[in-house]
Amino acid sequence: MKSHQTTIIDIAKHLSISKSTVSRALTGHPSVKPETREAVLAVAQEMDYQRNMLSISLITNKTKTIGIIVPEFMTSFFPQVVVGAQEIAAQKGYNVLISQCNESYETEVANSRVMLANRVDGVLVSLSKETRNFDHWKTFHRKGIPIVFFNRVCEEMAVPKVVVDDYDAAFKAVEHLIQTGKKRIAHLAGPDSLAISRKRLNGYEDALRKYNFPVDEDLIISYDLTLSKVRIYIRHLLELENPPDGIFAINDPTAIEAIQVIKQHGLRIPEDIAVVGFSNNYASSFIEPSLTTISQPVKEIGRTAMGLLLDLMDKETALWKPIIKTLETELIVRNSTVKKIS
Amino acid sequence: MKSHQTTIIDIAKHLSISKSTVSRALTGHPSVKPETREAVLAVAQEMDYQRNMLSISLITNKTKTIGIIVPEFMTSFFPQVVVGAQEIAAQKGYNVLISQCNESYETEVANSRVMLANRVDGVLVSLSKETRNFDHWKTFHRKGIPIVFFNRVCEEMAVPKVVVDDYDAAFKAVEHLIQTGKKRIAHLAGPDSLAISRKRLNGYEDALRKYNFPVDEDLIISYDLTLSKVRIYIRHLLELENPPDGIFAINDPTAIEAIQVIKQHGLRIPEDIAVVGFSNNYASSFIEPSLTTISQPVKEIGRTAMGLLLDLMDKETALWKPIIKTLETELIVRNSTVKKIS
DNA sequence: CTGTTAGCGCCTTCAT
DNA sequence: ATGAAGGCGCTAACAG
Repeated sequence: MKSHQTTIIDIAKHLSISKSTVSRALTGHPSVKPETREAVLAVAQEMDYQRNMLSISLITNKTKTIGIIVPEFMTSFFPQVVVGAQEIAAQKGYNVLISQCNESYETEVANSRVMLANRVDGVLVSLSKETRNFDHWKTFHRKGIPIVFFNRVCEEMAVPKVVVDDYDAAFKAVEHLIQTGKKRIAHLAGPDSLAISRKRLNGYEDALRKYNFPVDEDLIISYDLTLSKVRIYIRHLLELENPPDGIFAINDPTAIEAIQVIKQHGLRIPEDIAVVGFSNNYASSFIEPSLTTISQPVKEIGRTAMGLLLDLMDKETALWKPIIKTLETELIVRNSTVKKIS
Repeated sequence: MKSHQTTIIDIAKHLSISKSTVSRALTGHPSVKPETREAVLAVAQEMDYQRNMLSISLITNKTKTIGIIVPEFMTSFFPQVVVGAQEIAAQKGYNVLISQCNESYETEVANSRVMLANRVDGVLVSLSKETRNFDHWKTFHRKGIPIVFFNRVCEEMAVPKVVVDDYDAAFKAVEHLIQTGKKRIAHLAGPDSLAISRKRLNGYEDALRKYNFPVDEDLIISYDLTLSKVRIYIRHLLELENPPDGIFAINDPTAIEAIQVIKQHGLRIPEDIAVVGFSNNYASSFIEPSLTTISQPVKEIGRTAMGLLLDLMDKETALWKPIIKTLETELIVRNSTVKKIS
């Protein structure tokens, strides 16, 4: 199969004029006789001509393409971020090369190489849960390709980042549980590799401390976000001699799983045990009971990150500032902590 | 900002040998002295060299990139299809250029031009709800760029497609409602522009006919998939003189909205009115009551579509066969039609 | 085994 | 206002 895309040469031949003139006409160069221009444009349209961005990119050393690397596409979070990012990119005439790495470090590295080989003008990155080595991203920095992290950021790189205040949000979530009268609050934490896990854990601990509650290691379970394991952990927690009466989960899918398991155990939510999630996923308002959670401005994260990235690209490498934008979160109180009279 | 990506010339200079030798070493050509190759490879690694795919694409007239155009990223359906498609593409060394058009025809056309300009080797397409003109896709066909439709296919183009048997699935769904004793079954249909809407509607009608139920136009509401409108339609249906006791919704988000509204009206599900959706979205098993729906093999749709596309690309244009792959669906019975004793 | 040359499609000087 | 020539980074064909 050979694709016969129309080229400038085809148009030039068709009109018996030089390629340069065609090129000028197509790019809107002023020094082209109006009738020539119109003739060229007409033929171009007729022949379905599309500029070959490859050759242009080769010349300009710019592809007008931004790479976006995210860890997964299972939950609605990352697709929504991408939508926001794409929106801003499109406004500025940029395309987007998306890849999700299934939470695999190997794949993340491989995908980053693909981005490099395809000469993206910049990258938007959220790390996989396995990523502990950042050399592949440092390479971008070294090559002068701007990089902006969001959500799952790399703390040891001084580049722009878009985050929410995970510490504060977790603090609010746990404080809310305390204020509803819960005394023993467990935390299903994320993997230690992710900064967001650590920050949310800190928020959890500090909220307990503020109210003079002990930080009980038995009630803190770090896990690798493999949802199927939630069942085991919840069961374990419920069978403790002194089981928790509240759970703060690292994210909504975890919380939703937890709710399922708790219900199967015949316990009442929130009376026996209350649950709070993080991120306000699509499903969270529908489950029974509806999930109290922290909402993040998902699309806005995408928009902000892309905005920062495009700003960066206008500037000299030396002027890149590692700005950190922190977006607002909000505690959404639903039935999994406070039963509405409804 | 200038990105200083290493080139073959840099390596050649560094080693004082010719570019062609470097190129050969890098591409694994056999006729290179092993020590030369190793030297090249070592320097390449050291200098973070990545082959510039742009120039290679320019020469080979292949970009090793597949475009994927989907109508939206709000529901989990399309992101999941993309995951499946990407999986197969990656296996064969292809990248993926994704764009979602927010259900806008204009954006779909614009995005298709971007794909053309970026010389994708093929495209995977699911149409926006507004698309009624297919010229932009016919252009691909004419230029010899293979195209495979999935889910929301273009019926008037003879190209490969991946679908489920929407007619049969809708039939099963409605038959199920009938078998649970429902007598007046309404259908919240999709826009007429989409073939899937029409097929599901046909399945609905034929199921009614099979059981000698009248097809009542008052109970069929076609809408444009704007979720916020569901409230109005459901309210309208419930206030009919002779309201329905069952609803078959075009998709799960619609069904979930419907359930919310019905509950707010104080009606019992499924006793007063039963609801069936379509697609088995992530949220559907969590809502209260859980949603009876048709499950589609989402990732498999993506895998199959990408598989077909890659097959196409190995063949001469003349040999392209408009294969239509129909994947299996399954009726998932949950509490919105049959209350479990639980 | 290695070096030289031409050219992919386009844009950008330079020349006319 | 137009044409001709050079080059972006790389590979392939053609010499040595």
